[in-house]
Amino acid sequence: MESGEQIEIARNQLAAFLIERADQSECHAAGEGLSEIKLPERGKPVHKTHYCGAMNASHVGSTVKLAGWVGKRRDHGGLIFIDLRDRSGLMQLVFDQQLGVKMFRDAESLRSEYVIAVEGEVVRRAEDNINPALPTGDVEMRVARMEILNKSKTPPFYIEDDLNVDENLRLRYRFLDLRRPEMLERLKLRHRAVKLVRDYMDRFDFLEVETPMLTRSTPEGARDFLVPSRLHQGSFYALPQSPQLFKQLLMVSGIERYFQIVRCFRDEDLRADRQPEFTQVDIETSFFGPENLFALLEGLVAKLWKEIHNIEIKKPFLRMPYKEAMNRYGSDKPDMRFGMELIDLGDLAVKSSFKVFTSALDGGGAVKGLCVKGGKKMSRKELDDYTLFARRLGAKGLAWAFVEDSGWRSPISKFFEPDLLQEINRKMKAAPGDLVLFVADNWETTCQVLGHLRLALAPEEKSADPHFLWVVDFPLFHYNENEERYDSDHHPFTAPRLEDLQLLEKDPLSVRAQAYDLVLNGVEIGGGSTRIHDSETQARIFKLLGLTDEESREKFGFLLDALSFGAPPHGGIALGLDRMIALLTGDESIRQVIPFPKTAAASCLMTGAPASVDLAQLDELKIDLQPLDEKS
RNA sequence: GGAGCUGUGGUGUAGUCGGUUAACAUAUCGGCCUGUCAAGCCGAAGACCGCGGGUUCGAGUCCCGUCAGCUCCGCCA
Repeated sequence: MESGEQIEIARNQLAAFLIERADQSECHAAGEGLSEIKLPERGKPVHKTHYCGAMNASHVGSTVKLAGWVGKRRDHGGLIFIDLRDRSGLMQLVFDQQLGVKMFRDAESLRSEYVIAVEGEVVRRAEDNINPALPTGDVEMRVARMEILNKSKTPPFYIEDDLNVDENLRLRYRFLDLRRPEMLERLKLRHRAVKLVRDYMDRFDFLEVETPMLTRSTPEGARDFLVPSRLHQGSFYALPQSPQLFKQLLMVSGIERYFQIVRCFRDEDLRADRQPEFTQVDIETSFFGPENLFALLEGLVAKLWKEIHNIEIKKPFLRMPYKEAMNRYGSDKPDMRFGMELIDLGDLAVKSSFKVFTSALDGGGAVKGLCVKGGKKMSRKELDDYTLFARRLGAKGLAWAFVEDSGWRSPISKFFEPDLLQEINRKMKAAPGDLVLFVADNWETTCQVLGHLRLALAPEEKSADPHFLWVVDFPLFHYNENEERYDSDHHPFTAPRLEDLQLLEKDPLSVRAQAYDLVLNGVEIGGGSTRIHDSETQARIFKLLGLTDEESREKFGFLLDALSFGAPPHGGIALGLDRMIALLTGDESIRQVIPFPKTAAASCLMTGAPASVDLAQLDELKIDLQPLDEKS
């Protein structure tokens, strides 16, 4: 492919292109703008001596080689302009008939996304030809030589930013989608963030240790992805939902400070912020304590936001108990960028004659309200839609009232004495022109439904600053109605708060866990806990979760074993890297920051995964397929 | 498992109350063109309207089913 002539040119210019590694700082920023081409010792440039995006006035007069993809082409007949694109950016090439007839004919044949290498002089553009929109807009290359390294079919969509194309197509041709500069920027930003995490953790003596991808399935939690074993027919590995047990075992091993940037797998339905495989920044510590862990994490995310967005984050972060978060925001991951808190109306609603309210309260439930400022412009249709929305979320209904000077315009106003009505208005800080919404149900449903309504009706202008907080004091268990047993709220290795330990068997639901979530702008970006580090407490928890001694020994024997050999007090956290990156890039979906994501139906449109396999493969594993469900 | 939205030349869209040649932009192909950078001008080709069925004299349009993508609920320790 490469002509001898080109090799010659490369040799002649070699000296100028070798990079000096010696003075490179520890932090080479591949995610930053690219300047000079760096090569290993004895390296020779192939096809290019410079990056397109790095060309500027300082190169004027020198002859350089560039290589990349043909972007926009502007053919004026005797003069052709080509935007040449590589990882670093764009550079305008000028093909002039007078600089060679053959080459010019080749240039006329160039089409979008052809791969070319060019050589020529960098010249300053005439004053009125400068393109201020382009970093390289002061200069252009007068092409003296060109080689077409590869042709390209016409791409199925434009390789440009801000494109509006079916996600189907983007995912099927993800390799082209990633050619778009904005997607490249996402990959670069992710690289920088990951590197920053590694450097930061290293500075605090954390050791990055790898844990198995082929491990054993454990009960509880998400569905496992299973991997059949050939050597042990009928047995299966599971891909890790997280390295939870391994990192605890590493604490028993005496690692003391562990972290890992690690892929995790959960076979559950997808969302904009959930993929079947995703990446965690996994952290575990011994002899460290939650306070140090909070400080460590706050320092880490503050550094991320500082380095990437130059935003100073105030520390320490706000801490809020789970109960309070639910009561005030109707969510265990409250978005604190705006107020609009839920107001508890139990004390006032009880004085009304509205059965829906009073019977909810009689039944031990709650009545809460939400004030929508300026909500009077809402149409009846919209109110019906929100009522439907509330019903879908589990509420029996949605009560509403337009606040007016004379009282409420509402189907339920007749159940409230004028004084009571004013009291409610006062408590909700509702003024004429506002809309107030009420939900009456059990405590959890009431909070959750209003929490969703709060987000749906959130004001346009939210605070621009990132709002971090720790949500703490989660319950240790919740009751699983379907299975009629208690389930761990976090995971079964979470330590109860010591003062709640005596309630463990008496009143499990009131036991608080030493667990915490890190929340940013309404998104849970991490969660962790102090772990149980003695085998007796661990065994008590397993029993409460309905595991028999035999079961827990079979499934978790190695953990109980490890905890009985001098396990240090330990705890940790896992951060959702994809979510964090998506927040840094401002993307709604983590698909944008995952190079090769799955669709909502968990398939890969590019590779066609998942796919059927050869019968021979199944035979080897001694796996028979049952008749498939109808739809397949 | 459930709900909602979307699906029309390669791409992005329009298509009225069901009415017969499915429109526009852009990309593509051909021609012209020496300073463009969303280049311009002229011309050509390109769709059986996601798929299947139904209603109707007649369906891109209405109905049912289905597939795909997206969003949400359930689920996700």
